[in-house]
Amino acid sequence: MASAGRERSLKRGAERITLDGVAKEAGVSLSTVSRAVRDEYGVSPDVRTRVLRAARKLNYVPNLQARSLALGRTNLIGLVTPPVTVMAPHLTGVARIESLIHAENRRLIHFRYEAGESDKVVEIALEQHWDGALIFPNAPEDVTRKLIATLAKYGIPSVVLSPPNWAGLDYVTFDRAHGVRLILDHAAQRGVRTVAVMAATEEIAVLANSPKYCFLEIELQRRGMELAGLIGVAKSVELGPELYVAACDAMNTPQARALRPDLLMAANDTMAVAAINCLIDRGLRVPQDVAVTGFDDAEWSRYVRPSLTTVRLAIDEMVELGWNLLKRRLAGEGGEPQSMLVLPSLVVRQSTER
Amino acid sequence: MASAGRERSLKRGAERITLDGVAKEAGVSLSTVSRAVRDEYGVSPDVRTRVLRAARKLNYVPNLQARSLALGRTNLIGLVTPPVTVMAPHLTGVARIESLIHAENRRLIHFRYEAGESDKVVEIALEQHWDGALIFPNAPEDVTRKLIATLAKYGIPSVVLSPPNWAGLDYVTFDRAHGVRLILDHAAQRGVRTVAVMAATEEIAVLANSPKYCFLEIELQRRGMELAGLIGVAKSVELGPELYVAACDAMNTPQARALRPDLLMAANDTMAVAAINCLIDRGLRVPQDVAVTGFDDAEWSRYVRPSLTTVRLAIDEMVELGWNLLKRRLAGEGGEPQSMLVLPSLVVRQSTER
DNA sequence: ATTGGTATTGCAAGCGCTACCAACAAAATA
DNA sequence: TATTTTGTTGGTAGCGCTTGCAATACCAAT
Repeated sequence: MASAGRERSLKRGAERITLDGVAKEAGVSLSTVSRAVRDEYGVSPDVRTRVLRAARKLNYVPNLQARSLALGRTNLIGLVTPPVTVMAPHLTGVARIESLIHAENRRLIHFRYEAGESDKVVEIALEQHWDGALIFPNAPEDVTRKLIATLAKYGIPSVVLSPPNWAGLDYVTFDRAHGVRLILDHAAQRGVRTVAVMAATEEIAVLANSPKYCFLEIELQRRGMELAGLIGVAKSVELGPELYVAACDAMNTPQARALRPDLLMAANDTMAVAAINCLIDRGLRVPQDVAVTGFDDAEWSRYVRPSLTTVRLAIDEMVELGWNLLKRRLAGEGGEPQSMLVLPSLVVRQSTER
Repeated sequence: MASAGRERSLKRGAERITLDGVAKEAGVSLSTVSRAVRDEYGVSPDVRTRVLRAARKLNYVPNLQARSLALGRTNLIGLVTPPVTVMAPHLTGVARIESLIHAENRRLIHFRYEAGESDKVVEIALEQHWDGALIFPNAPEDVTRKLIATLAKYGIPSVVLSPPNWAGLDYVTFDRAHGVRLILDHAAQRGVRTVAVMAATEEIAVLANSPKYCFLEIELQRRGMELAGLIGVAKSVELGPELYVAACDAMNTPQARALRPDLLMAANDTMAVAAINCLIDRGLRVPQDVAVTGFDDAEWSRYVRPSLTTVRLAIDEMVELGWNLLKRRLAGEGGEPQSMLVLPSLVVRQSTER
């Protein structure tokens, strides 16, 4: 007896109720139950209520794997992103995707991939049979394009979120240029004349001979400002403490120390706060001597002193647009790739109060 | 012709290769392929290589839904957590779980649930047939216990992460008391005599007549310190800007303003930084007049000025222990519920430099 | 009474996979 | 050589579900 009890407790849990169980309970056929629980057309009202009552009584929960197998669709949406640190400012947006997707009775699979792991993304998407994917890219354009093409080959549509302009793909991103314009407008009002820019060295290198640079020059000129200099930070993408340190290093180079702009415009909040702290350590006053702006509106940008004037990216909105786009593809809608730009907004705080 | 092409492009993607396809290509039976790709014992070397070559050639990817259905196991592990904001300090730990789980050829399903949604957790766990769950609770003890019991009833073992002591469950948490001791030791060295405590009002209320309070009193006495007062913050759990504001409000009550402790010990970093900023606004120097400590070691705790002395929770370690525990249950190991305590460490920064 | 709908229900195939069992060949033992 | 053993392979049932098709029942119309 004791050993029987033992075996029983080792068993992997209670019987799971299946359609068949409900069918027996309700005294109808299995397929009728199937139709009833999905409330499909073609089940008489009394049978339906009988079935549903039985299902509730037995705590029936459908087996999604089996359903997927039969259906050839999984209702799974893959969310593909870089690792957490990079995503920090995007997290609320991610949460939003999740609830939107749940509201449509689909499920979200969030997969974080390191820069080199694009193949793994494909593997997981295929083995789990995602119906579609939302992708925050973590790789150069060509790699990501190949990723998306591969998914498409297997009938998995995807929407790219937050890249620069990638023509030919469904994507939605925010208008960074607009963010810069907002900063410069605000600065102009405050009497700023000279502007230094702080960004990843790679960005800076590209900047020097690209349309972006022209854009910046033009925007400055238009407001009667001039570029005081560029500060390159040796570490890119990854936000977080390492970037902070790198930004401090960048601030302490002789070239950077020689700069005394009215405004230091940093490419993200982490660099901005590093700049602020370095400037203050150097005996300068922020914002009186140098104003500083960030980009992202991180949670803590209001905790630091002076609190940070920054550009808030409308990630929630972006994500929602992306999901709508994807839904249309899931519904089988064809047509040209679409792209959308979301406008960011300026959050004015202490670091530009002058 | 054109219409045929149209139809083709509307089709939901390329044929997916199945075991059958590989079998035909390799000229063996379907079951042999099945064994070969899972490299099970009992396939001759040459056949195996032939099969694997064919599989590679055709880009075969197994269909996990089908496998799960046949196997009765899914290799899915559910990670159940509160929404993002609450989880902010835990995020690196979450990322770590993910890679650990992937390393074992299992997949992670991260489900965030609001406080009232425990039923939804069960529903998803059952319909996706999770093999096990890691749970950061987002509900009172009784509710969470019921959740876990329900899962257990269906054979889904779970491990709770980071609750207070919940006897009778598998759990791993950090030793908060030890964190407090670390702070007090450090403070004692710096000549602190009076200590104020800042925490959620509910916490405070409980504190007043609980063993915790005794603990605090004893630890203070042992170091020749005394309690200067308690500061209750009207908002609990959720980290983030709202908590920051609530903490500022708490700092500005007459009772709080009347306090002038040597050390203000806050229950988390958000409250701590609020306290620092309020104290400074009030003309006090931190740490010279009042030292402040946090709890969590948020990413930004080193960005604020003065940077924050705080307790780093060893979430990575905790998560790893929790996963190991769960693995043993997944392997069918029975036995008494186990619990483990992880020791946090002190990160000394400017806010206690006196 | 016969026919032809229409609405509801049941049957059974099959989604891709695993695992049991039988079939067979090759090698080892008697 | 006969017999067992061992190792490798193929056949097939069935995991829980959906769905086309056939079967039935019911009603109205001829």
